[in-house]
Amino acid sequence: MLDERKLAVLRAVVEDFVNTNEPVGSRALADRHPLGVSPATIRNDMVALEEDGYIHQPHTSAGRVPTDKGYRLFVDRLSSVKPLSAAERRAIESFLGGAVDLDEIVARTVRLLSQLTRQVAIVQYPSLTRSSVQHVELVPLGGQRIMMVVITNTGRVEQRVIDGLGSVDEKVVDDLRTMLNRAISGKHLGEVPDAVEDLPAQVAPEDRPVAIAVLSVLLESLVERREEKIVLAGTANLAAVDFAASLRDVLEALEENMVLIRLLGEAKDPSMLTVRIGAENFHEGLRSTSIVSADYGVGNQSLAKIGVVGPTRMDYPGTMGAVRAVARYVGQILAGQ
Amino acid sequence: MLDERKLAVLRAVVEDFVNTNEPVGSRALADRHPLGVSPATIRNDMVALEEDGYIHQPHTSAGRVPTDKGYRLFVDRLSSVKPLSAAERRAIESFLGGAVDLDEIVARTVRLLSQLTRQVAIVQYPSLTRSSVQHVELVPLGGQRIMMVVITNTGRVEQRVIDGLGSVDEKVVDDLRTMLNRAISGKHLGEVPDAVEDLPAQVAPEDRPVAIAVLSVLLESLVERREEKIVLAGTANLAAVDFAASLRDVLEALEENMVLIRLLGEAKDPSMLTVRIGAENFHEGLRSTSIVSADYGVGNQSLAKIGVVGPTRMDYPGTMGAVRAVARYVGQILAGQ
DNA sequence: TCCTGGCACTCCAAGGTCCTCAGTGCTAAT
DNA sequence: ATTAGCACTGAGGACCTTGGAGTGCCAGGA
Repeated sequence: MLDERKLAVLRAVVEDFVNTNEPVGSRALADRHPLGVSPATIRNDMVALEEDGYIHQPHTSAGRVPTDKGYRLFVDRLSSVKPLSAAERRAIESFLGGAVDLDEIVARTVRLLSQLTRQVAIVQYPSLTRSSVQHVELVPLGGQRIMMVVITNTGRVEQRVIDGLGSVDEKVVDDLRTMLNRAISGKHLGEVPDAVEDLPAQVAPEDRPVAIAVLSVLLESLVERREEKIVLAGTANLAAVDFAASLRDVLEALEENMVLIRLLGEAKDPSMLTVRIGAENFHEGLRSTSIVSADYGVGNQSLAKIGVVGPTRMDYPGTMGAVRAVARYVGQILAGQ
Repeated sequence: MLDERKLAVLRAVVEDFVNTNEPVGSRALADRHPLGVSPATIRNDMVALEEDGYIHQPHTSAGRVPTDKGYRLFVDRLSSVKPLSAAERRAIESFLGGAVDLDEIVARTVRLLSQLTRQVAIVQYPSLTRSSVQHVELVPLGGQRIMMVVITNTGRVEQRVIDGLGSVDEKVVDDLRTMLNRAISGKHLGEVPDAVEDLPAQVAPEDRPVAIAVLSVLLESLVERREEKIVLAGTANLAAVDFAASLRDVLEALEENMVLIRLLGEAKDPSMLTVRIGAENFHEGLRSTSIVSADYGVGNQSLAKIGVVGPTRMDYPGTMGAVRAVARYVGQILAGQ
């Protein structure tokens, strides 16, 4: 069905269209690519490619444009990830190296990725799963509230306010803090639920409601919200593109964190690059965009994802190279911390 | 120079132009506003207004459009802040009420403000100045690094990694932590520098470099970075507007946190609404936008600012009402925490 | 002195027509 | 199977026309 030359034609169509953003015709193709055949032959191949749905003609007398299916084939079989230049790698290293804390690592990573790809970059905060509890702090906020701060050994800080208690004695909070830290500091997050199970029993009965409230918020904060935080950069790059869907829809989709989280989460193959093209994205507003994402983490353990959102008409090899490289460097930096 | 009627004409021009986004002519004005004079008279007034630079004619046979100077006069003398409806106030209250921690208060505030105004909202994290230190935590990160976490009584958490030490004994860190907390917990941030001044002297000479490194990072984190954090929402609303400057420039400006911070910081009159119109903004990309900002805080003390960015052609009374109301509510919520 | 109706004038924007040209599909020849 | 040649198609740019909104100005009236 698709012989070698037809694939070469498809590849050429994709590459030229990505470069020029204009439908590409048979003559231009024959000129710019060493296909070794005449435009007429290319036309025949194009007809075949169009019948199979890989390319599409906006109107009769126009050139061809790749379809989502065409990009998909291109990504899967016709291209390879393009490694970064040495200069780019050095730039990454020095740019990420200067970060002082987790917030700054994430902030720099997302800006870096958006600049490398000239597109919108997304970085998810490292998940908590692998970390262990370094310290739990309970702070009476006056009145009837307590603030809880959990610090993990990966440098992540979770804070929550516990409310709806009766008035709480400061002494009780102190005891609870001591008890909690004895029970869970050093423990992996996964072990926390077991480790705190019998704590309420050790508390004086009248203080038990407080203890239970604190514990439930603790568990909730560790389990439920671990992947909520996401950072964006480079939305200005969208302005240069003209989308089939309106720019507004794309921006709206990007503002919904839950959408982004699901998007990144959908990566099929852990620890590999994932590319979702156009209509493969479930979200309406992102039907005319592609997303390239990757896991990052320390060692073999994936902590979270990073990704790039751009028009389906994007430089896939280059973008994939940048995403992969940045993911690796962030992993290294996190490991070094 | 500018009699009562001319001002009324200017007000009408601004209001109509904001509504329709089209240059407004003398007839339309006479029809829609009870000015009690004929279009010809209005025309004469318009000529005067144009000579004084308050309105401007895109081309000979078009209506008039307010200039930045015209908007300025409108805001200063011709309009009053429009209070929110009861329904809107209830919505604010219930929306902000559900927040569990500082991050969420800020996140909800910014989303709320962008929805109320249908524009881009900016919220700055509460400044640290007024808070006091609740607790300082030092966490050995293995190797030669220490993580420091400062928790304030307003629920803000600052974390920094201290690096470039020799290898550090865990015992030393423990001692330092105890000492630090004894010295500064409960102290206002402003008092911290004094309170830690003589700490190094109390440490064994061989540990002094570590102590000094920790203290310098502590002071730096409290002083220098206090106003860096900013959150945005509603950028999708920009897509609906057509700017004189390109949308890209606006988005780029909005991504530079330092620009936004300076922008909010420029508010003249503390604890009041500030409006900066068009070219009054120093930043190139924001020459065709206006910014409405306000302080928020607890009691009389301002903690930080919130604001809205939109086209100069914006509904000033409504936007100002929303910004003011949200600022007040956030203050209340923070006071309640 | 200020306001108003009338009028000639200006110029944008929308619609229509024409033309160019890139690119096609098809056919016949190699 | 490939290629040259050719007639055909349709988008988009250049050009023109026209309608209409809006103006500035003037002369007459309160």
